[in-house]
Amino acid sequence: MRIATWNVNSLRSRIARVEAFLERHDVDVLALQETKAREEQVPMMGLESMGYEVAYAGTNQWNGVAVLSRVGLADVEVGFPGQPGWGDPAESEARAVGATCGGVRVWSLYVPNGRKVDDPHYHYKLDWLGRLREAAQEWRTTPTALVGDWNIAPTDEDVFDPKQFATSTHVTPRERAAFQAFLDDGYVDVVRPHAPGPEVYTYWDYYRQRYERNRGLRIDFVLGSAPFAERVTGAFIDREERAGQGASDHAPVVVDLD
DNA sequence: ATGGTCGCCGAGCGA
Repeated sequence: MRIATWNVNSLRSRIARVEAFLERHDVDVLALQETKAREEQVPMMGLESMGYEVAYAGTNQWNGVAVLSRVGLADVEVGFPGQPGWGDPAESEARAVGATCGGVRVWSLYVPNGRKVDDPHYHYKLDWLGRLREAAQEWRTTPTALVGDWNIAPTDEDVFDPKQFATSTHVTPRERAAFQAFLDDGYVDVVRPHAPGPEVYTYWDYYRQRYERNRGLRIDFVLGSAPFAERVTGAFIDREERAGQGASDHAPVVVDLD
């Protein structure tokens, strides 16, 4: 089974690229972030006719998450207990949708950006991650993948120019500690062994030709529980998907299970 | 330190 995650930065504007990506890599399950669409807009995009069921949460604003699956999709859950937006598919703060696909629990996550250090949104980000961690501790004994845009670069190796980010979000000790807490709980970054750094990124800003100069960040991750991680046979970042006109600012990340 | 580019909609705002 092949699972992927991708911050598409608008599903409607990217739908042709999404379809091409699903076919190119024969993807079974795709977690999407920043879909920027309302749930009622999803059926118009033709994903069902390609054989994918869709679990969706979000609005047409700046977030929105989805799980596409062609290997079955069950037990859909919007958000997690204790989180704003829990249970409401049209809630812009949902930021998480979980579904069981082919026996694996896949959570598509769009971790809050944080905006600026010490901004209320920064503290909300840390709180949100703390609540996710509590929920995720309950899922550790089952095949579970926490996938998506974490908006955290866990190490300096994951930042094209750490000096430039010295006063920015995504790299602060508190954010990195929040990420590390999932690893401490037994979740594993299953992609890094197959795509080691340095200078291996998943996101490049649109301006200043950041992609062409490979000045990016690694902020999109697949964290697997032990029962998930032990089934991983390979992984890669589809860096080429970021190239050319009409690309998202994030590249997809792909993981293979036995 | 600022500005650069996208996508939401049809002005700014968020990333």
